[in-house]
Amino acid sequence: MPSEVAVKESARAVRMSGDERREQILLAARHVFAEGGFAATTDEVARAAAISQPYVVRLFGSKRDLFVEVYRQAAGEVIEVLTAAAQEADPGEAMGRAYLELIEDRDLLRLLMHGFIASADEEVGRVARHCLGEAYRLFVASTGAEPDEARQFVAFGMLLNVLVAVDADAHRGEDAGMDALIDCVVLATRRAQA
Amino acid sequence: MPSEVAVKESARAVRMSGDERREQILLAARHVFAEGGFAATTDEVARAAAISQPYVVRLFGSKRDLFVEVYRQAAGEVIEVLTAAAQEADPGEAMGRAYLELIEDRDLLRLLMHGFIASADEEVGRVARHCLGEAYRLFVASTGAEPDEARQFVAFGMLLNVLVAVDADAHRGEDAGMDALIDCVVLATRRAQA
DNA sequence: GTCTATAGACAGATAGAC
DNA sequence: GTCTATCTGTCTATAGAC
Repeated sequence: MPSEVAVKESARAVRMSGDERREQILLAARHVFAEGGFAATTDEVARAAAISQPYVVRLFGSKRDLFVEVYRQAAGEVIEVLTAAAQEADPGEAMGRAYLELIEDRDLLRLLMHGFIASADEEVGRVARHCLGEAYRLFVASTGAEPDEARQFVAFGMLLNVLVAVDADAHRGEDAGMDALIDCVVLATRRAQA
Repeated sequence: MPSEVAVKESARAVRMSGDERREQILLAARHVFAEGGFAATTDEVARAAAISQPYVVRLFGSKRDLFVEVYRQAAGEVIEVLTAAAQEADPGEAMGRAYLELIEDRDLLRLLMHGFIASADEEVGRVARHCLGEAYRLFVASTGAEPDEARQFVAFGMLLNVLVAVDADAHRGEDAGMDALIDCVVLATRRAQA
């Protein structure tokens, strides 16, 4: 027989401060939206955060507002990390390394991708374009590289995003061309890190 | 006062053969899905094709089946065009040119992007990965280029896709970094075409 | 070949209790 | 701070008529 506390906890979420709860929901929403894009539901977010669906809406106003806040935060982190890397001794190498570390957070990257295409929403589109633009601008400004080199840096990032989005690694062996592409990309990233 | 014919046409779609109608719906659906991804509705498709929503479902079985067919067709066209280009005298240049022509069809590109991320559906994911893999494989096979060069070809394609998806060109002047990136990309494509 | 009517499911948001 | 109950709108899919 479950203890009285356990019963209470399963029916009703543990009480938190508003700020704690907001942070927790933002984290849960990042994962949920990363998987399903804007089409994911506030109910999924609520379940991931172990609270009720109306409470999610209550705290953020609307699903759209929640999505925009999650997206802003994610894009902000990317820009922040790249900005920090751009101030290191070898900015080009540091930015490459930084992006590879970012990409390990599959949720972050998939979320970014959703924003690139969910530009249906004007605000999301603005943030997405700014994030892309900053990656390019930072590379040029910090390394003094030619435009073409910076362009290749960003392009490689987009390739990595797409490979993460289509879950390429988990489907090795299904398509010869894709396998070869992954091999080449893996080699290129190893070279960059060496 | 509208003629009797006009009244009839506004209430009831012009009769077509099944094949004609299927083609027309596929075209309409390509546009609708390119805009809204899988979240777009069968009702939007129906309005775009000027027929009733249940008829769309009737002809394709389900919205998911329609989406998959639209996506297969789009990916097939891309592979077909790239394959043809790969058989020309200067395959590297021809494939670049071919992709630039493809990209002028905004619907096609946005649809592809949606598939890259709508890989939630297993079949769509498979098609998306194959399309990417083929672009890489064809480039290597036809030009004999080093893997890295082919990788850069595909990466540049992904960058173009994303720029189309975020509607970068229509938002010039809003973000300095993005403006510089667009300029650089435009120059690079001009160089490739010269 | 195409429609109207509608069933059935679900999601986002609101109201109000505790 | 958090929930339950519920309204309202929307969407896919089916049934059956023409």
